[in-house]
Amino acid sequence: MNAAPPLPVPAQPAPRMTRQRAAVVEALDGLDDFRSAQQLHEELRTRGDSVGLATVYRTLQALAEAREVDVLRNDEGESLYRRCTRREHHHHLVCRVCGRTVEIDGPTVEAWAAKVGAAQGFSDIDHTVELWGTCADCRA
Amino acid sequence: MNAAPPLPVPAQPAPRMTRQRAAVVEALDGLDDFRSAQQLHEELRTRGDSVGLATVYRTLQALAEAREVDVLRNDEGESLYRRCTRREHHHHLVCRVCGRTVEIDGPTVEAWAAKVGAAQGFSDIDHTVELWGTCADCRA
DNA sequence: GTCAATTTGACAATCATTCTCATCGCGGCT
DNA sequence: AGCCGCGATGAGAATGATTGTCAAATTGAC
Ligand SMILES: [Zn+2]
Ligand SMILES: [Zn+2]
Ligand SMILES: [Zn+2]
Ligand SMILES: [Zn+2]
Repeated sequence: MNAAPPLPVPAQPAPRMTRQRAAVVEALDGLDDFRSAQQLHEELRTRGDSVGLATVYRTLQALAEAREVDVLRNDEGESLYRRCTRREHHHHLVCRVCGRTVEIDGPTVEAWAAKVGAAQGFSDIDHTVELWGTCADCRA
Repeated sequence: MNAAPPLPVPAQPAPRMTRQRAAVVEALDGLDDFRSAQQLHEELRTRGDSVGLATVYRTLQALAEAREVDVLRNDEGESLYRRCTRREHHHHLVCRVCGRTVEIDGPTVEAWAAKVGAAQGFSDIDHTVELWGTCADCRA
């Protein structure tokens, strides 16, 4: 049996390493909760690693597509990004007050979602699951 | 034991009944899947019950706050509205192709969400759960 | 180094949603 | 039925996040 053909699924050409991309990734690594593109842009400017706003948006999109960062939408519809610890599929529990984020593993929901979807005759089931709450430190 | 005090939680003054509000509700009743404010506005114009776009937005917001309609965000961030059958808390399974929607009851997730949140020391746990898939009629 | 292909960034353009404010009409009262 | 106060309406302007444009700057392979 020969080796598998070269690269059946190269998908994207692998992005170039630029100062800007490195700065965005570094900033994300330094933060611990979800941030918007605008906030990241500001953060970078403060650090002195200034990057154009459009570039911040493009970089975050690329990182998201490459599954390097997670994305979620706040209640105002803005996209928030975060570099998570685990790269596998997971969910989040976010403090609606301070933004503190906990990565959640949900074998229970995973199974539930697949089961319910199948029961209705749907295929390629995908799901959106996010948890919001007030963390211990933010109690009144 | 006396009757409970008059109205401890009147909240909102109850909106006035206007031709516009009635038209929006009627249109929603006639539809079966989630629609955006813009789509509703167009639908109304087609029906001849033309209503100003701003009014459509305001009415949908009010209906949503009154829990008369359900809201969810599509992947582009637009708000979609739907008049659901059950008024109690529930979730949805939406066909990503044709929009066909099924109301889902999820005692399993409800419990899971509360449990996970508490385990992390969070309180007032709230959750976002939506399922997406391809319905039987939309298979290739 | 050289050079083609990418990437960047200042700025314009989109586009859903919200705001403004003069006008309209619902509904409680007589 | 007529009166009236105030919420509701709508045309258009304003907002604000995100995307598009395109010339100039960089990257990475040879
Ligand atoms: Zn907190
Ligand atoms: Zn999951
Ligand atoms: Zn379908
Ligand atoms: Zn639920």
